[in-house]
Amino acid sequence: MEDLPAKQENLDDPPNSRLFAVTSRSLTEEQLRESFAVFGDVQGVWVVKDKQTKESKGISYVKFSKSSQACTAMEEMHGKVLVEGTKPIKVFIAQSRSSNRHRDVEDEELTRIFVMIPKTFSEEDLKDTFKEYGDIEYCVIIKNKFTGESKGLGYVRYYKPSQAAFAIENCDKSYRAILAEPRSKANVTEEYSGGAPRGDYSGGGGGGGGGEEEEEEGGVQDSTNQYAFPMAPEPVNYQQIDYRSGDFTRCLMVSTRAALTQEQIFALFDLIPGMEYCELQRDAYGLSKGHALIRYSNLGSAVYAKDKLNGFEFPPGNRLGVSYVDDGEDRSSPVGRMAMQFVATQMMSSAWNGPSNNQQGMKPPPPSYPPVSNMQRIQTDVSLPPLKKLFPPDTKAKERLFVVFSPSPLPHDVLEDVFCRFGSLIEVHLVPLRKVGYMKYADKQCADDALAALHGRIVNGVKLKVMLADPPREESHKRPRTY
DNA sequence: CGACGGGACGC
DNA sequence: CGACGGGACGC
Repeated sequence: MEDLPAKQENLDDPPNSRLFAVTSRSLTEEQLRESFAVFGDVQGVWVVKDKQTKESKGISYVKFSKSSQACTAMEEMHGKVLVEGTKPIKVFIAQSRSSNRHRDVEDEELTRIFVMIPKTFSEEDLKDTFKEYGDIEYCVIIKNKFTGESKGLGYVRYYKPSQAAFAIENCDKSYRAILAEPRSKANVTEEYSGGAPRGDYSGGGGGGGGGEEEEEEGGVQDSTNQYAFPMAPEPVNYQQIDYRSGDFTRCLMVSTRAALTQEQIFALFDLIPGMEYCELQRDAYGLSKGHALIRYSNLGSAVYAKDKLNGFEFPPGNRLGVSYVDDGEDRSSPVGRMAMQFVATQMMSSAWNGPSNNQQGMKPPPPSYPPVSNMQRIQTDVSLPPLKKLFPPDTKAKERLFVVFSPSPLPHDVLEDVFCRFGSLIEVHLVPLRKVGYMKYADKQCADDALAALHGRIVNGVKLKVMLADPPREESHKRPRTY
């Protein structure tokens, strides 16, 4: 594209982050950029021109850094008249460059996600988990037809592509959310054959199968594009900042299906101190498009506002979706990092055990205490330390314990309750249909403590053998390891 | 004794 | 109708 510096840019990365626009031939790259920049980080704009005459062919491409930005821009800009007297523009997600299809990419292909979920999840649980990213048309869990038991896989259909993109980008990585393939039975997956790098539909933006978005050589040094800088991937072995993979910013976007007024949205977000900008997005007729942009003077307010208002019902029955919007700030500075760390630490307390949207109260975040709910659930001959918080699921494990249960395995939640108490527990993994499990710890000493305290002990009538786990089997070549 | 990171929908 | 250019990392 016109302002992309010399770097590898043949693939659409992340997938579905590039727009294809049909416009008046008079529309310039500058006009396009100006119109689309409000929706996110525009990495490039390119108006296709005739080789000889150099005249525009009325076709353009706009590359965003995120699929959600591209989708939002598409939803907002499709059908708009950018210059008085010219035809309304058409905007679609661009076909991947490797694709030969000439059909438009339809919303149908962009609004349904495919996720991996605990087998215990009901469709209600699924909906509750993913409603924070947008209005859900329906949720389905894939079940065994005979036994009715969940296969641990589900589909979530949103109304808008941007909502699906937000879900993929921001939901917990453990859900492995990707765009669902359309329902057609002929599943032509020739993209996986050979060594084809990254098919456009194989991953979804950053959340799915692709692993972390680590910085790539070349992309970071580009001083003409300050937005291209992802959060510095520091090796943090505790309390990972970015537990939901979205960057924190001072800017928020709220989406609503019900028509809200500027005043209503202002009043709502003004409940959190520090709001310095609030604007409802309107169409050419001054009608609300169901989106508003809000900016706070500081990161903490924005994070808190997102935490509290995302999924908030206003008016009752209408759930608001609140997401971060890239504000182009340099978050690589030490100060910025510290601010985020601080804020993230405060958020952790509400983030651990389930959704954090408590509908009551706009008070500042309370200090974090471990959950104290189920006191008498554990019967054991061990004197257990108090509960401690889990570490984020994507924390690097420094030690794993291998646990054998006799005569039968303990439930997942009981194990979490017991094994978290020595600190730094990342996750409990029970091997299906077996009487063994793994406990991932971020800190070796914590794991050793747990081993020492629990080996040979009896919990709820189940005897535990606890030992250090053998190193994991070699990863498949499907997915590069993040660490 | 007891070993593990995976993915698809009855229209 | 409306689908893909220009330029070339360099330690």
